[in-house]
Order: sequence, then structure tokens, then C-alpha cells
Amino acid sequence: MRSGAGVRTQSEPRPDVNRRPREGVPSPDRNARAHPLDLRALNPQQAEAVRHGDGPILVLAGAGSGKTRVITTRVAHLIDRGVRPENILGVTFTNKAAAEMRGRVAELLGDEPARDVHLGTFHALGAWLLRREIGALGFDPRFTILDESDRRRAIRQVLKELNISADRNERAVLSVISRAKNARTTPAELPDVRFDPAMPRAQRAFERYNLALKNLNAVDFDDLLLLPTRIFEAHPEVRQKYRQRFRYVLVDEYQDTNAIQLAFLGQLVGPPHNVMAVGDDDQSIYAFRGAVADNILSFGDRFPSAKVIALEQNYRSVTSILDVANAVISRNQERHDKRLWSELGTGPPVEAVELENDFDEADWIARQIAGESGSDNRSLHNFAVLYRANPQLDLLEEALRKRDIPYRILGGQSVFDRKEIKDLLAYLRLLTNPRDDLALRRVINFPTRGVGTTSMARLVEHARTTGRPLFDVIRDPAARQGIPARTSTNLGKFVTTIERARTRLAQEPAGAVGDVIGQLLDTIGFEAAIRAAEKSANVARIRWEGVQDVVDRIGSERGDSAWRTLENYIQKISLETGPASDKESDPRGRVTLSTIHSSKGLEFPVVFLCGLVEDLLPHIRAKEETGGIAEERRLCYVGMTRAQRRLFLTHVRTSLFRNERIRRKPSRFLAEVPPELIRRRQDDQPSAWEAEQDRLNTERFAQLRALLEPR
DNA sequence: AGTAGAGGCGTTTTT
DNA sequence: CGCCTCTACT
Repeated sequence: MRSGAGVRTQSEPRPDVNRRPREGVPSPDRNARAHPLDLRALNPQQAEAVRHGDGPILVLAGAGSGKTRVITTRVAHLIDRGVRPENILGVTFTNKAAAEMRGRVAELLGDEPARDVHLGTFHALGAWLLRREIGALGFDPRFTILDESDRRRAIRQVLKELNISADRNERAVLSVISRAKNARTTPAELPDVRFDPAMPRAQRAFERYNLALKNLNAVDFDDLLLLPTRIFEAHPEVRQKYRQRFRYVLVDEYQDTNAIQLAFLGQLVGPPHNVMAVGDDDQSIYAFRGAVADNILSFGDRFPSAKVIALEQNYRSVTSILDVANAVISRNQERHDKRLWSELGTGPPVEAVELENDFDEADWIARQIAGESGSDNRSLHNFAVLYRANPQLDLLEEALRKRDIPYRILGGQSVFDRKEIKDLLAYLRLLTNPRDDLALRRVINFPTRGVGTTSMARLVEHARTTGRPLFDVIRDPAARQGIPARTSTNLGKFVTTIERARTRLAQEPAGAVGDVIGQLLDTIGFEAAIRAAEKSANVARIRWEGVQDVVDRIGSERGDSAWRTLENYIQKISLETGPASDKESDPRGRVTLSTIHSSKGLEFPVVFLCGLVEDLLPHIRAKEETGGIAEERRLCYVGMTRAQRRLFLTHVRTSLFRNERIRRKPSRFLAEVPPELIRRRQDDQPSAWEAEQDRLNTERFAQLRALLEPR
């Protein structure tokens, strides 16, 4: 036993699980097929989970306890035992996790079986199902998946038609709709309107919104889960088809499932309930999205015959880190009591560092990284800086840039949020879904075709009264009556161009998809339009290159025809929030910057968890919600348990919030750690630059104050 | 029709 | 501060 073992307090004796197999364990027969699976590399609990036969099984897997390994090895094991890869469904929480899982199954069994296992997020699975079955609900399988900005545009239109002012209501209504869909509530069933004066309007808006989406032949993110469930409920024969297809279902991050996902899963998994759920109630950090950590605790109620296995040995972190993380999470009341332990040794103590302000904090972190990584960048992938909320990112980026430290950012905004890329995607959506009015409205005047607000209003009105898609309307010369002749001609050309591209897509082989799109962009003058909109030729060039990058990437997408290739690509990227390009997401030689949420499932030798102050972690908004603090505590726990060897917790005395300098108190989570587990220190010597920044900010603030309070 | 500037708003986390 | 929308002007 290692020295670290003494620190942990535990109730039961730990099996010595990680040692070499005993003498006498038979080695695989050399004459038999080379056995790809070495279950001896697993600890007994892991191996038991992997070997589990038919029927439900729940794996309570603490942070770093090898849960991905259990899932991937089990997939391999099932295939090894003769289950066909396409009969296995693995559901993950992020696309990244799905990709990683596929890679690891491939390592175990080779590329071919790994490719045929159905792996993806709940949303991706829903989208896949809907492409095949949405006809049952009267949609066209070429439907579009709306992003957030499309949803907003759609709801704005709806509110306008209902004569409800859009400002202020827009967000609220969208959130009501989303929550309702996630709770499987129909508009008619919305909670009693008497208790909320906004409800009747929300109810009507909800109805109209759904109708609008159907007319657009579009679904939103929530529909990707809701609609398949509806189809399954209404059509048992369809459900049966998929139950037979997915004989074995494995669900990762089960603690993050919400009501609709659970219902979806319940439909998908029939007797004998070959479902494995893996998760950790302590890592449930998506309650704001409706996740119910209790789902993991009630797995046994749902499937009474379920076997339950707990994985508590951590293979990731040194004991000093686990002790701190355990100290924090153990304050939560409603949880499965468990305690992670590891054999990786005590490790250096966790450090809590207090800085004067957030500028200093960012710079201190940058300085530490610069100091520890030495002169070359090779080891930078060992470092991660985690934060609670995205605005914290700005200062961190600035500090790293100043020291020429390369970094990558996880989650957050992606290239797909750039205007010119969105324009491109709108064209692509219009190609595959002629009824996508939102896409059409986005590109109808980019490049400019002389369509202004009046023409647009006329066309939209015509579309609304005749119930036809906007594209149909502008294609029809009669419907273009009253539109200026020049504009009408332009629209005619536009229609011809789009239709020609559609025809080519339908005829050409997959490899030609890039050509078709390239030619379309050529014909409409996309590049020239970017140049015209951009003052700097240099910036215009960069934007155009970004567009070309996307076109190139479509070219390398798989598909059996140009049309299908394009469809596949659009679907893929509308399900991805992920980072920009492969280039930017490559961790090699870069520090990782990430929200705590996005860092889940990852590990780094050195982690800086920053902004550990009250009102940020725990976040002020979370304090108002019931269970908010417990969730923030889990978030803190998730952040801490990303660290393998070293963990730094930083907090500040003041920080700039909306241009106002406010006092900060250390997070309560810091106080929850027994002092002997943490080395606390201050670093009160800001560099000249920091002092200058601080002075400037104080000055700016003083000026602002002076303006606001003339006295 | 298209643009510039004022004003108003908001900032938790994400598939 | 920075993003977005609406309004008034060219």
C-alpha cells in the first residue's frame, strides 16, 4: 500500500484490485483466435460489469474510475461473444465522447466492427431516427434542425402574428416551450394559466410555434427527443423495429438524462432490457437543462432486476486532490455515499491562491504555466484552466496571449457562428430543404438582390395567406406582382440558380458535392459580396477562406450521392456545438481553456480552477434555485476531479463586473475543505502591467461614476 | 435600399 | 462593455 492510503477514511476494506493477476490464471490459448480482450487489466468490479450478460445493469462510476473503459470494453466483449456491432447502441452525452468511444472500441477490435456500432448523443440518435420515421408525423425527411438564432427568428414571427410584443417575451416564451417539450407537455397541458398571467399567451405562442416549425419542415433541438418518443408511442410496430435493431443499449452519463430522454429510452429498450446505465450522481451538472440526477438512483425502481456495481477506485488523481474533492462533495445531502480512493500516491498539496483582482488572477495563471512548462510549448497540453462562466475567458485569453502561450478553447462559440458561414449554411439548407423559409430569408438579399423590407413583407404576406413556402412564392412570377421589376428579375435568377444546384446535387456522385457548391457560390457572387461588406480586404480574404474551408470539409464527408453527402454534413454540424476547426481543437502544444461543464470527462496533469468566489462559483443565479447550491458543489467537484497531479484553486478580492469593481469573497466551497488539506497562499506582487491595467480600470470606473453621479 | 448611430438590453452552464 | 434592434438619414 502506498502512503496516500492512510489519509482516506473509509468504511469498508478495499480489495487490492489493481495488482497483477495471480499465478495460475490461464493465459489465452495461443492456437485459438488471438483474444483481443484482456479482462485481467480490469479490476473485479469493472470486469463484472463488462462480463454481465443480459438484463439491466447500473454502474455507479465515480470520477476517473474507468467508466469509458468499462463501456468500450463491454461493447467489444459483446461483439466478441457474437453480438453484431449494428445491434449495439451506445448513447453518450457529447459528440466528442462518442468519437472517443468509437476510437477506443476500434483499438480493441479494429476499425470495421467499431464503425458499425451505433454511437452518438441522444440528439444525434433522435435525428437519425427522425430521418427515417418522421413521415409518420407528416414531416418531410429533409427537415432542417433549427439552431438557437433560427428559433428566435421563428418565435419572433409568431409573436408578431399574435400581436405580442417581442421584446422581453421572446426569451421567456422560448424557455417555456423548451421546458414544456422536455417535460413532454403539450400546449394544451401547460400548467394552469390562472397562476401565471403570461401563460395563455405562452400557450398560444407554443401552438403557433409548433405549427410554424411544421410549415418550415423544421424541428428544434427538443423535438429531436420528443418526436421520436411520440412516434414510438403511436406506432408500436416502428418501436418494435428499433427494439430489434438495438439489442444492447449502453448509456453513458446517465445522471444527465432528463425526463424526455428517459421516456425515449424506455420506449427503445424492450424486454429483456439489455441496458447498461453508467453514471455518477455527484457529477450531475445539467439540472438547468432538466437533467434529473435521481434518474440514476431510480434505475433500480425502473428495472427491479437490475444489477448494481460501484466503481470507486480512481485511476486519475493523486490522493491530495481526491481528498479535497471528497471534502467538498461530501457536504451534499442527497447523494450515494461513496468515497473515491486511488493508489497513485499523495502528490503535492492542492494550493489555494488569493489574488487582488481578476486581471492578476489571469496573469498569475499564465505566469505559472509559462514557468512550469519551460521554454518550449511541448508540454502545454498538460495544463487546463477551468472557469465557471464564459465571460471569464476574455481575461484568460488576454493573459496567455501576452505571454505567447498557445491555447485552445473548448465549447463556446464555433466557426459556425460567423456570419459568412451562417450565410453559407443557409444556402445549403435551402438546397436540401426547399421549405426552409428561415434560411431563405437569411440569404435572399445576400448577395444583395434589391429585396428590401417592403418587398420582403409583400412576399412573406403572400406566403402566409396562401400557405406556401416562401421559395414557391418567389419562384412564381405571378406572386412577384408588385415587386419592382429589377428585384423580380433578380429573384427569378436566384430561383434558377438554386434549382440548378439542386438538380446537379441529385444527379452527381458524392465526390462532386464541393464542385456543385463552389459553382453555386460563384454564380451568385458570394465572394464579391463578402468583399463588398468588408472594409478591409484582408479580413474579407480570411472570411472567404473560412467559407472555402467549410466547402472543402463537405467534400470530405461520406455519403452515397452528392445530395446525401450534403445532407449528412448539414445534419452533423447542426448537432455539433463543438470548437471550430480541427486545427484549433488540436490539444498538442496548447493549454486548454474550458468551462467546467465542457471539461467533464477530460483529465489534465495540471488544472487551474479559477474564480472560486461567492456569486461566481456558486453562481449568484444558482443561489435562487432550489438545489442550486448542491449543483454548484457538484460542478466544483467535477472541476477538481479533472486534475491528475496538481490542482490550483484561485480566487480574488475584487473583480470587474459590468465595468464595476466589486468586492469578492472566497467561495464557500473553499471553506468546506479542512485547512490541512490545502496549502493557502497569497500572491500580492502584481507585475507592472497588472498594476497599469488595474489603474486604468479604476480610472475608467471613476470616470463612469462621475458621469452617473454628477455630485 | 442600405447604413449609421442611438438606445436598450443583458451575462450560467449546452445538446 | 458589447451585442442587438430600432430608427432616422443618405
